This record gives sequence, C-alpha cells and structure tokens, in this order.
Amino acid sequence: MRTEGGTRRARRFDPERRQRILDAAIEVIAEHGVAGTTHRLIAAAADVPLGSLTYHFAGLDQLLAQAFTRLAERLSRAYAAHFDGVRDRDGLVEAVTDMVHGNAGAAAGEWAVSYELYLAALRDPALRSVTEEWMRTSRTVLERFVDPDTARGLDALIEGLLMHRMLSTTPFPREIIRGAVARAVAPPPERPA
Amino acid sequence: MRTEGGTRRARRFDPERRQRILDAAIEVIAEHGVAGTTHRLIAAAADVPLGSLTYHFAGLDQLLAQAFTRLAERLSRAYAAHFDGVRDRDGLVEAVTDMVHGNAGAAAGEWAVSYELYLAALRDPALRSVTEEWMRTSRTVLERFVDPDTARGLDALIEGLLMHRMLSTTPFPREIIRGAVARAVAPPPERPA
DNA sequence: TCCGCATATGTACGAACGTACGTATCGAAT
DNA sequence: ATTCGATACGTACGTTCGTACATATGCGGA
Repeated sequence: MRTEGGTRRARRFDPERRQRILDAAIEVIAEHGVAGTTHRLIAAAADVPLGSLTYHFAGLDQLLAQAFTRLAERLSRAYAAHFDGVRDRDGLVEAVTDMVHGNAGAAAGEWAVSYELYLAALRDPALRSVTEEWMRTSRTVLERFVDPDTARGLDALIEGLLMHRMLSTTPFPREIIRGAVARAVAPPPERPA
Repeated sequence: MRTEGGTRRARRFDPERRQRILDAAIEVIAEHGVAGTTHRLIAAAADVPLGSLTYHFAGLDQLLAQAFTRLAERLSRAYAAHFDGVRDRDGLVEAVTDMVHGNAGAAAGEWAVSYELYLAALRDPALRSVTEEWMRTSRTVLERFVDPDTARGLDALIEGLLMHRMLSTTPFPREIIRGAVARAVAPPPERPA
C-alpha cells in the first residue's frame, strides 16, 4: 500500500519526465530569468524531487542548454506555421505585422525567453549552435517569399521590432509596424552615383 | 606611517569612488553578465573593500540600476556624436551602416551590456525608465534626418541588426546591412488598394 | 596638541545555491 | 515467491552570496 499520507514515493516509470522537466525549466526562465533559475525552482515547477534533476541531467548548464534547444524547436515550428497561409508579399507584410503586433504566434513570454537564450549564447559558445539554428530556420522561412539578402534584413527588423515592443510601455501603433515591414520587403531604392 | 606591508588602510578621501564603482560594475556585467555580477567581483574590479559597496549603495539592485543609468547616458552621448557630421539621408545610411558593421561608436562589449540592461528591464520595472530614456534619445537623434515613424522603424532595425551581428558567427556583409538600412529610410512603397 | 565624530573598512552570519551520494523502490528473471 | 539490479529519491555538505555591524581611521575644532 502506498504511503499516501507519509512521505511521497511512487511515480517510478514516468517516461516523459525528462521533457516535463525541460518544459518546467522554460517556464521558470520565463518568470525568473536565467539568473534566477535554480534546480529547486525547476523541480517545484515540474513537481519532481530535487534529486531527479541531478539524475536526469549532468548539471544545470546542460539542463538549460537542452531546455533552450527544445524552446528553439518549438519556436521554429510556430514561426513556420505562422507563415503557412501566406501566398504573396502583401500577405507576408500582414503576417509579419501580426506577429510583431502580438495578435499571433507565440505568447509574449516565449519571446522573452528567447532573449534570455540570446544573451546566454552571447557568453556561452555551447549555446551558439542553438541560436544559429534558430536564426537559420527563421530566415529560411522568410526566403520562401523574398530573396536571401532581404530575408536577412527583414529577420533583423522583426527581432528589433519585437524587442522594442516588449520594452516599450507606450503602445506600438500597428501602422508604424506595417510601414517599416513594407519598406523592408520592397525593392531597394535607387542608389545615387 | 602607512602599514604598507600589513592590512591596507588609507585612501580615505576618494570623492570619485562612487563613479569608479559604477564603472567597475559595468565592466563586471560586460564580462560575467548580470547573473554573474556580485558585490565581491565589483569590489575587486574597482579596487575597493567589500564594505565600501554596502556603504555607498543601499543594495546590489540599486547599484546596478545606477550603473545602467550611467551606461545609458554614455551610450546616448556616443550615439549622438556618431551622427554629428551627418548632413543628408545618404550620410545617414552610411553612418548607420558603419555603426552596425562595427567600424564606429561603442565597442562590441558595450552593446552586449545594453542587452543585459534590456533583459533586466524586462523583469524589473524600476529599470524601465532607463531603457525608455535611452530609446527616446536614440530616436530623437534619428529624427534629425527622418520623420518620427521612420525613425522608430529604423531604430528597431538597428537594434535587430546589431543583435544579429553579435550572435552570428559568420560575417555580416556590409552591403546587406547597407541595403536594409537604405530601404528603411526610403519613402514607403505604394500600397495596393 | 588633543579630542570627537563623520566616514570608511574588515569580518562574520544566515540563507540559498549546485551537487554528490547512500538508500529506497519496483519490474524482471528465476 | 524470492531475489537482483537498474532506476529514482531524500538529504546533507561545502561553497558563495548579500548584507549587517562593530571597529578603525583621520580631519576640523578646541
């Protein structure tokens, strides 16, 4: 008989535990930042014992790296899915505007976590491959509609717009976003001699 | 006689100590990130005793907030100075391209610290006023050359380009940067009905 | 010259962290 | 039914952190 009232045991075979821990880690990062993320907080969020983390992962660094990898994959899928119905450049402008303006795709919290990833990758070369892959994916999606150079610029613009929108306390008018996006995908202007 | 060989005392009147501590804090953030920034590291970098930090600042949070404020002021001055000689839109494109491409303005490390500030501000409302002021300043500089809406988009583009360049391991061709910037400041394209 | 007090410093403490490891558990093999 | 080994768990240890505070220092007034 399980000791229901005493110290909890049980829940032995829990094959999805690893992934649940990784998801919990992302939640904790979203709420407390990488700086405030600890084994104990993750364990509490995933509802697993503390020792389970050291059992499944060699250390906190490796746990975070795998959590970020999982996040990048999820973001990539959501990113690609967001542009699924787009057919032409006008549709692209609208879709990008939607994404930046917030009426689509991942929640604001998920973007915040991706910035945690960026900053962590800036200091930890082991995370570079994750950001590199995520950027390659997003650019590849955009390249379905525009040439590679334009995609690169548009990708950077999206990044910057998202960041500004997150940091800004005043609203970011949709028309301004649309205007900036439209110019980014328009043919380049004439260059004076 | 000073106890040169024993435990160091002296250096009582040191009126610039506060600012030196703040500068040291920025250095430590640049090297270790906000997460890895501690009283002890800052004290070592500034060459002051540990107790000096708790004497001059009420807590680590307030110290970091003041350090970030100082950084933002420095960045604002550098930003404005970078566009001092710009006369027309072509010059603007060139100046922005220079800044993003790295041949100008603040060192790469300083930009990294500004991203630490952004992320910290995302979680700490007390830092919002710092980022708000810094963004207002940079946009105001750009508004000397383009209309406010365009300035807003250009500002976001610069942010995104800088971030991508910092994270990218492969080089960011100057021509791509210039192309993206040129489109951002060009008149908006016709919009189909 | 001597003293008082604002200023500055060294150290100690409680809390929280990452991690290691001895022990408990349960399915499978016999 | 019993045992065995892989799997999972609870706890304790050493370290490092932020912060408080008693003590030392040196300049202005007497």
